[in-house]
Amino acid sequence: MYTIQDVCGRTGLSAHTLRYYEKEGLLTHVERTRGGFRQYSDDDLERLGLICCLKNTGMPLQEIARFVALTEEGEQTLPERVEMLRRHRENVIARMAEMQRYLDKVTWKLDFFSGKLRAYEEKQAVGEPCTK
Amino acid sequence: MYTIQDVCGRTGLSAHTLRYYEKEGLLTHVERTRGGFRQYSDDDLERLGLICCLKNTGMPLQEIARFVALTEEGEQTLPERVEMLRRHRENVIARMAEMQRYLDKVTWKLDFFSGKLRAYEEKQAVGEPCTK
DNA sequence: CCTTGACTTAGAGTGAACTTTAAGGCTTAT
DNA sequence: ATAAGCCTTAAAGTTCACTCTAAGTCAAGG
Repeated sequence: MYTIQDVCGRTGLSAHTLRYYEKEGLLTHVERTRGGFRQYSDDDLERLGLICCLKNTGMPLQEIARFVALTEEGEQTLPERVEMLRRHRENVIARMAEMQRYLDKVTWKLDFFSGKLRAYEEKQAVGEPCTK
Repeated sequence: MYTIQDVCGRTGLSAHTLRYYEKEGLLTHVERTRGGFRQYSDDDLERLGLICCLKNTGMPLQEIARFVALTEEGEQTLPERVEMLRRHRENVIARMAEMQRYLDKVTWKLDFFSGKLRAYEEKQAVGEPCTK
């Protein structure tokens, strides 16, 4: 069992964010002490791992909440859940390919500006030779 | 020369967004007709191309505006501009690598759920054989 | 025992990037 | 010449994903 601070340490999420995720239906049914403090289990950490994976690949929190809700409805939602993951995976792959294309353009621009910079530095060197 | 609508068609940005970008210092000094209508040049489209590249690889609009402002200050800002692009490029590469790791996890989870789904479907098939 | 500090909730505030609204001006086709 | 449908600005509203505040509860150390 882990305190909210333990989970913060392991995930890099703030306590505020963990409570927020719970309120939004992402990480549901976290156990409490009699005092009402959250007590996270290994299973909670496992679930949080998937949530972060989905979030960090750009799935909106609402959609993650939908996935979690389906999970709680039981096996009969497996087809929909698999379809969600499959579609999400395709989206991520497409976005990464797009990103790569944009990155290539940035690289090209960078090379272009680097060339201009070298030319500029040479000009400066000629204009001010051996001043030091 | 292009009207704002022409540019919308070419970039997929809305007229609202183009005006917003101008106000925020991203695409500056766009020509106007006497009536005050924007008239975009090929150079404007070129500049907009770089802006979209940077935006679509996750550079905040503020930072793009900073880059544009430096460009307008002239050659002496070349070192800073090259440094900005270089750092941005490194960030994008790092984010893409991270994304790939998360994607691998999603793929793994998807395979896991697909397995569960097949098992579930078989169970259903056995429970309800040849009902059609 | 009492203070310090971590925990609780509900709800307001933040920042990024738009997006829409309001109120009105120009251009083009008929 | 007049209506449709562009265009203008300033400013308010929206969505997302937090992030912070206020007001109060709980637990462990000195």
